[in-house]
Amino acid sequence: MMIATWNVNSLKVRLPHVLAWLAHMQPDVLCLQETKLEDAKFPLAELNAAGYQCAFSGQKTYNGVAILSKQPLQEISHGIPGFEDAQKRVLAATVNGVRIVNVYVPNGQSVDSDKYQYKLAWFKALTHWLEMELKTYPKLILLGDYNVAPEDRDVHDPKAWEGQVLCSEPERAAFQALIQLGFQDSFRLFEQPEKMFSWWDYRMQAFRRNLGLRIDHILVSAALAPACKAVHIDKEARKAERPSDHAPAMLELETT
DNA sequence: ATGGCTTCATAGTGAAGA
Repeated sequence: MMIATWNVNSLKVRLPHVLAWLAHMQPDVLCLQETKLEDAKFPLAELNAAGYQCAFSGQKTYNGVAILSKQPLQEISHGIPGFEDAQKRVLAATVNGVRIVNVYVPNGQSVDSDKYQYKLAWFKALTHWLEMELKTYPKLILLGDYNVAPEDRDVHDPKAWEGQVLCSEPERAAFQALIQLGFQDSFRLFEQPEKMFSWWDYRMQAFRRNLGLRIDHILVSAALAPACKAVHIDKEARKAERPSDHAPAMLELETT
């Protein structure tokens, strides 16, 4: 079973990329972030025709998440219970007995911004919720755009990024608080190439120069960790015409 | 260099992303 995540930075612009990627990779599940589409404008017919069922929670201009699955999506839930938020950033569903939680973590903008405080509060609410969710769903995958580079090796220039948003200690602590619930960063369960990132700025020819960060992650619960067979970031997708600034990350899971 | 690109909502530019 292959489960993937991809911040597409507008599903309207990126629908051809997504359809091509689905046809090529044939993932069982693909979680999308930053669809930037109201639900009425979600390209359901095209994705159904490609063989995928869809759950989606979107809004105009910003945010928006979706889960695409070859197998039926069950127990679909929106948002973080008890955390009032107009921003559509969380969508969960059960597929083949595995709980999938798709997240688009707030960016934070800068460490002195109100949005940074919102980001930390959001992380806290997410962590509290997942602590309970894990009891209900021991087999849980938490994946998406975390907007956090967990360690210096996830940053092309740790000195330049030290203390900056996406790399600051409170953000890294928030990421570790999730890990402390019993999750593993599946990417690090396997040997990986040096300087492998999942996002590169559109500016400064950052992708060509590999000036990136690894901020898109697939966390797996303890019960699922032994079933992980491989994790890969598909840099090829970043080379397309009019690409998203993020590359997809994918997990191969052994299912019985 | 507080920029650089890209998208969206707009019909000028400005916000936001990361």
